[in-house]
Amino acid sequence: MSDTAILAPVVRKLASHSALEEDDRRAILELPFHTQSVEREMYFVREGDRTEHSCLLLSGYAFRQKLVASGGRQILSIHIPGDLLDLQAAVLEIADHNVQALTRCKMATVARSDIRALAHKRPAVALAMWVDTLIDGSISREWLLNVGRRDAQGRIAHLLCEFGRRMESAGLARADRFEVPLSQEQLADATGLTAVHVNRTLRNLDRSGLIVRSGRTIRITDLEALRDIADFSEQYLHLDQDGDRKAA
Amino acid sequence: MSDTAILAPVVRKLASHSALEEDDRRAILELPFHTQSVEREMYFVREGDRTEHSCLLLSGYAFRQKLVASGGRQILSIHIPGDLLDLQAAVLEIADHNVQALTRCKMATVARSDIRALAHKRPAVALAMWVDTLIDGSISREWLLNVGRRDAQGRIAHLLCEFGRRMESAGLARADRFEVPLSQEQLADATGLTAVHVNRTLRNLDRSGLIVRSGRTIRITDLEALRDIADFSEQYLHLDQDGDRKAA
DNA sequence: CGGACAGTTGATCCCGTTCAAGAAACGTGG
DNA sequence: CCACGTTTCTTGAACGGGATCAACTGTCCG
Repeated sequence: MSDTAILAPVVRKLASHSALEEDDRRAILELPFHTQSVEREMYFVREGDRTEHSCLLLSGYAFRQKLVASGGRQILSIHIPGDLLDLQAAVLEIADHNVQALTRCKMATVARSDIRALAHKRPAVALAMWVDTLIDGSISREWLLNVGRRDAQGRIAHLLCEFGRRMESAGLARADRFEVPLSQEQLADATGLTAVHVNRTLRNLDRSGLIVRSGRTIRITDLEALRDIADFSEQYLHLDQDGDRKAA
Repeated sequence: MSDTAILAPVVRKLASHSALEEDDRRAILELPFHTQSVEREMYFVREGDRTEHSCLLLSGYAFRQKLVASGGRQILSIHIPGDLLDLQAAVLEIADHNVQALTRCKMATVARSDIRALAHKRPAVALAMWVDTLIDGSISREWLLNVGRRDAQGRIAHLLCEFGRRMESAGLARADRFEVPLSQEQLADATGLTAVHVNRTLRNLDRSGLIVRSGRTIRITDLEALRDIADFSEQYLHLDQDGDRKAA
């Protein structure tokens, strides 16, 4: 029982945006898996690796990342507990980016072949995983817009708004108060800025009264105003897909 | 016969990276569709639209795009004939970006419900479409790296390398000689630069002997060298997935 | 107590932007 | 086939947002 409940977050996540019947849910919970602890900074996956398993983040935070020959690093996404990390490993042969632990993490890993078999046997689950991938892509595109076309203040503000909203949606925090599990250097790598400039930008947001910081905990004083300067509209997160509500 | 051949490019595209049996191929070809011509600059899809159909680009070029409140535009991807444009419309409820014709286009549209039914009935096709989505995501992430962490020269060079390689892979041009269907302003919007700076950067690439331009036709004189300064590695395009070769 | 790392701040520099204007290319209609 | 308006390309000059370099401060932890 305790064993079969470990993959419950996968069901929760997929069911949050896709309709799943009882049989589908059971099939997911019955997937063979291993749990694993990973230390801060450790790699889950390296670019170029032959993929063998996908993983689910049970606790802690992680991120995806790519490096440029000249040494630069671009953080591509941030993952919170419950996220299906690297679902693509089930389908693509070679990893095209690095996946790394942001903090100490617990995760469950499922073999590539088991996921493929499940997708083959249960079309609704396959569809749900496809939806998850599409939402992931939507977030990547919003990040591309963020880095390509917003100024430093907008980029940082947008990242904060998104992180808060996702934490809220996962039931892990309020949208206007949370701890950001990233150093300023990591924030810089996520926004295409430098650590120094991130520091100044955060200071400016603080001084203009939009946020209050203590350590890495952020309180957003005026969420409306911050979303405004961030040009944040949550549509791209697709939080309101035809999941549980409609399935009921 | 002539009618059923119109969707052949879909089969070609999906089979290029995924194994499809004869029945799968036939099921795709038998999808109900409409063909449509679209003028330059016209919108296929607008952000916020309720999705109704996906489309396949039969001829011409298109791009996906998002706008920022302050007026900026970020081009998210460029599509060439044979690309499955907006496959996500089959699955997500609301469009999260705009899709626009770059040149006059011909396309085939397939109803959302028909694609879902096909995915449900033929798991291998569902998997193939999922793979297509994943590759799309991989390209987005590379673009994010491009815009976030490369300088102007690297960005333009990378875009040229990618476009050439994709054209070659689709059998539409050589990797070192092709016409770019984008104005300099559009190149700017794809790379997070300004049109003026794109102009100067192209001039520099030309003057340093890496490329030769005539109109919008680019000849890459030293592909090796250009890929070097672009930090281009084609792995992220996943051109060598387990497609036709392995299926045979 | 000391060593490492994250955060902070100042001074200076530079890549890419902005503004402006002229030159080419392109379609369109007479 | 040419005249003409429009869009795209091109180039110069000046500016500025963010980068870079460097030093200092806090803070966590062994």
